[in-house]
Amino acid sequence: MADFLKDLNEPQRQAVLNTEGPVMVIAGAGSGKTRVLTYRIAYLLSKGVDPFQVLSLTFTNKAAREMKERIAQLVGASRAKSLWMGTFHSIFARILRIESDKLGFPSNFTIYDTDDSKRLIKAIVKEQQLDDKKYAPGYVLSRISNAKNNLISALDYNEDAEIQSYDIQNQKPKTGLVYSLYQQRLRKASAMDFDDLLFNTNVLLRDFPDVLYKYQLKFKYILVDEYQDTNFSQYLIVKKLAANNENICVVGDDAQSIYAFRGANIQNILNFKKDYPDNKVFKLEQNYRSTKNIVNAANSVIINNKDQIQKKVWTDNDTGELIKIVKSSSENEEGIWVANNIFEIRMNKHLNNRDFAILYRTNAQSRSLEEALRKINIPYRIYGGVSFYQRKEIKDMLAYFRLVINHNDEDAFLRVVNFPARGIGKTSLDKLIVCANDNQVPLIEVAEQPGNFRLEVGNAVKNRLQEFVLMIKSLSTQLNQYNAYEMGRKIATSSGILKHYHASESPEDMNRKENVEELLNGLKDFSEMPSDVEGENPLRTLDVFMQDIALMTDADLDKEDPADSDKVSLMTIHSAKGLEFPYVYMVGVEENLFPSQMSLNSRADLEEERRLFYVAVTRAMTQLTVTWAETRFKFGQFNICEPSRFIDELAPEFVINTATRQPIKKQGWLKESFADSRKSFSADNSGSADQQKARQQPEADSMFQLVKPQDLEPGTMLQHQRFGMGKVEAVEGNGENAKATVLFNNFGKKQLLLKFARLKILS
DNA sequence: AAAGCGGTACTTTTT
DNA sequence: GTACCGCTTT
Repeated sequence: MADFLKDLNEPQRQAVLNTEGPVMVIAGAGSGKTRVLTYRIAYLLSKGVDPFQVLSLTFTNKAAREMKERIAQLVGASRAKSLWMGTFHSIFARILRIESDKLGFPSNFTIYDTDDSKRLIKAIVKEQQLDDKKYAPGYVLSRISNAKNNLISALDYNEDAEIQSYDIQNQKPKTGLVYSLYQQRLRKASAMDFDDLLFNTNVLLRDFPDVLYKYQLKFKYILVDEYQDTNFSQYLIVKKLAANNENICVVGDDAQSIYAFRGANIQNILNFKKDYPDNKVFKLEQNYRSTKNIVNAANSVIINNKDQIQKKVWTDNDTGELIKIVKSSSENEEGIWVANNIFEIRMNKHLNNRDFAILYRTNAQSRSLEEALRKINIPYRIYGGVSFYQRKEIKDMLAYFRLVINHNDEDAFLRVVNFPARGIGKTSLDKLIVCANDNQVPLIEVAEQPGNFRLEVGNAVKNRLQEFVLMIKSLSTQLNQYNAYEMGRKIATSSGILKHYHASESPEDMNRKENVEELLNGLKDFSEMPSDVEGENPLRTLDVFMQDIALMTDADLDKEDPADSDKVSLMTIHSAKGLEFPYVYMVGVEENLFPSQMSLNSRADLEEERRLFYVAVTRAMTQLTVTWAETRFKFGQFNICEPSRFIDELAPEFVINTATRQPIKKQGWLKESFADSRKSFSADNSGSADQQKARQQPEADSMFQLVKPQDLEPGTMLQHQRFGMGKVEAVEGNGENAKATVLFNNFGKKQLLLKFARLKILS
């Protein structure tokens, strides 16, 4: 133990050893913050503190996992495992599941991600017949989210005169109504959104003193990382839990607060001294990460912010190279320059791809960079962006999982009741929704017993609804008998999703099928992993898997094969927080992009952008390159750009300006290869099976014709223009509405309206 | 009922 | 440039 204390400088050592009472650590960028946190926890454990008495809150799951690993190296895996370490959201989701009955939720409540929340809001706005432009889901959700993060309930929201007049001024007077309805629907669906996890934890700790007391006793030591990014709701949870013994240690850097847009409050750092008069404050100011030039350049920018805690970040490292500022004529050229520069430096200095990172303000900027990297065969990996878990096919699978686990999950129900298509159309669903609302019962109940609720849809639709519910319920009964993987496979099969994608040959669907398989693989890994919670059922079931899936991001899925992990990293600056790379390229550093156009209205917003810039600069260890382009496609439209004001704020003595050469020869080469790739693309396409089929169609056309319902009976073999061979399963309706259910060999079950479908009867 | 087409609106950042 | 919506076609 004493050994590793040698690795620490004086303030670091103080921050580790002062385990009793309130401690705040102000940790400048690259000052060894993670080291302090891990050593502090290891030190606590070595003093005999039980790991399950330590609560350690981090900002991302990945950070938690990495820290756990490092602690495991110091104190052994088994003890590290029992630590309560994770994000606010995942830790308190876990506690809410334990205490859910007190709040009237089932313990398997569903967690809605942003996507789910927006869908729900959209549905409510539509039902209320509000203008969906005024009440854009994103806007309404951010209002609701803001309220929740400040512990303003729907009731409070509607009664607060100030809020009401704000919404009226903005011509959105019904925002409060949508908030109320949204909460009702979440409750009805046994679901919580991200903010509810924190809001409801506050309710739990406020209304159930015995519960509060229990956790106050349990968590003898509390640590909070990235304290500058906590919002009021999180702040209050921590304050309450720590109130009994005040062994609380918060670590943060006000200069790196970049999440005010989602409610983070720097004041939490500034107020710490008031909340805990006995506090000790340690400042970590020595940067071990970056060169002098990088540290000083970062400092020269951040001094332009008014709101900050005084500190002087310095380093003993080499002076290093100057910050390079590079001007390009367009975003494409910027991409090409960056790719080429990475290639050159990597070759000259014998480095790995993983030593390089490209950081940008918005996810949309990644494309030109990807293209350029691909062109010269530099492997890269994009972090963030459209997450695996947000892809349609994955969300569909997860919706099935959710519905099987929680029958009340209406969003999941609506999402999959007719996917894959089973002949339950929009009209029928609209009736179902109205009917369920009138009777105040969950959708699934009406679907199960349409007769009892006098649902006015055709008998065929009723049967299909019942069949669907039967499938879901029979899957539910098996939940505890099989592991997550077996269950996932069963669901993928029974639902028809596997078949649906299997039948299709379109490249998108092939890709989707692969993603579904990928998800099943993930389930397999999960099922085979031993449980990390003591005393839990050794069978790793699907509902356990689902418990924090909504809280996962791609970064958490990061189980890439280390053998081919030598890749350049591409990510937003936000997701680069906490990381470091020898060579960093900050691209698209232009006015209106960085700082973002949306931030220009207020000083506070602009200061946040500046902190973001500071974060980007301080990711670099050896060299930082800042690039901007004179023109950029925004919206698919040409835009003339100017360099960002932040470039001017970099003190000139740390900076060198260059421009990209006009690579005329390269442009010619580029165009050529672009044409080439197009040619090969279309050549590929014309050879595809689809196209060949299409070409054959005109001649075959005359053989297909409209048929009368009486020409068909169950068992009739027929051929359809697009779907090929199939067998009639049922014929129903007559005249205009006559339709047939046909099971096609390659396309699965389809409903054909005989008024339209051109068929050839074979038998 | 379902697929495919064309017009429209959207882009800040994330647990 | 794309994701989504509504309209049209089968």
